[in-house]
Amino acid sequence: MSSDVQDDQQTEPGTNLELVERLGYLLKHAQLQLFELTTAALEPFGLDGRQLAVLIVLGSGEPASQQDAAQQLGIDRTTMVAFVDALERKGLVGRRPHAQDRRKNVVELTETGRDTLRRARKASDAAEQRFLAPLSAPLARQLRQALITLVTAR
Amino acid sequence: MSSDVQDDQQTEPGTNLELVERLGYLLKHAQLQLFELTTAALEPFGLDGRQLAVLIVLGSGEPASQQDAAQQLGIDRTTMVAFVDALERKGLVGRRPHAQDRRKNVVELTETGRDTLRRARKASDAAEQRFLAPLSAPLARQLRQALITLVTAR
DNA sequence: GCTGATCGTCAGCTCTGCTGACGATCAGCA
DNA sequence: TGCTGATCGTCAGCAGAGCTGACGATCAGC
Repeated sequence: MSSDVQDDQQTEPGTNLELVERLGYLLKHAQLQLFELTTAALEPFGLDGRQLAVLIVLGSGEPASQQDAAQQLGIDRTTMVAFVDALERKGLVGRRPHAQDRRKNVVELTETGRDTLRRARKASDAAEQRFLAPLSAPLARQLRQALITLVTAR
Repeated sequence: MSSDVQDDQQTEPGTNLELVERLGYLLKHAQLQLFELTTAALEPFGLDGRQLAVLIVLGSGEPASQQDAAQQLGIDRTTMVAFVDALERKGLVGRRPHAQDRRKNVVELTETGRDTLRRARKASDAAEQRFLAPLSAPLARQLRQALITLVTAR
């Protein structure tokens, strides 16, 4: 995505009063803005936000199979294949067969992967901070908490 | 966090503590959940959330050209063509050439369009309420306000 | 040692939206 | 008036994300 958003045409947030209060519009455009900030912040690491999310899952807790990780991310196992392929190509993760169940691949972070994860997460956190900058610290905290409540409620 | 594994399909938003606190994940899954509720609520009208958004823009203020409306929605004029096509096919909007500038199409709601808009918006509002149900009314209001601040800040 | 289920993989599809090009039209300028 | 460049709507084609369905390899139960 080219971030050359200067002044002109599409992707202009437009200021329709009615539209701008709809949750769907708000969530979509909030996500879009955060996505741009995050993408820029992660660019030096050759990652995007989704790849970072995969790294986070793989780097937390014990080693997981591809399907385990996919489930945690809410994506499909066929999608996970491409993610692991990409991260493996970058030398950030490695596949090895599961000792007890050889149908499974255990995916683990490499040394480089662990280091990249640490630094990329830092950069991504900073991007979140910039995104939340228009809000006071307490309001930002409330926003995150409200979203957690909604997402984990179902 | 006590939801254990009782799923039967993929796309289960697993409960990775670290991941679940990231804004990107939260916004994505919040949007996803609202999208499902909204889609179900609008299904009786043969609309989806994006088409409703187009109707809202077209129904507010004076008649707009396709490009005007697209700009307000933050989408591209080539994308708008398909939206107007679909809505026109359903008899909800009509195109007519602009009187002063015949390069433009003025897109207006039909009588049916206005009626459908009113009822669909009501259904969509109800879906938003259901989505926000896990939050207290003041918290829900704060959430919406915080998102408005973020989205309109830039 | 069979049978059926599970995991990773791949091909192919859908959905959404964009880019690039085109004709029609407008505005400016001589 | 005629020419030139920009703008609007349209269409074809492309790209990214993710899914479905099928396949071989492997496992678990009988």
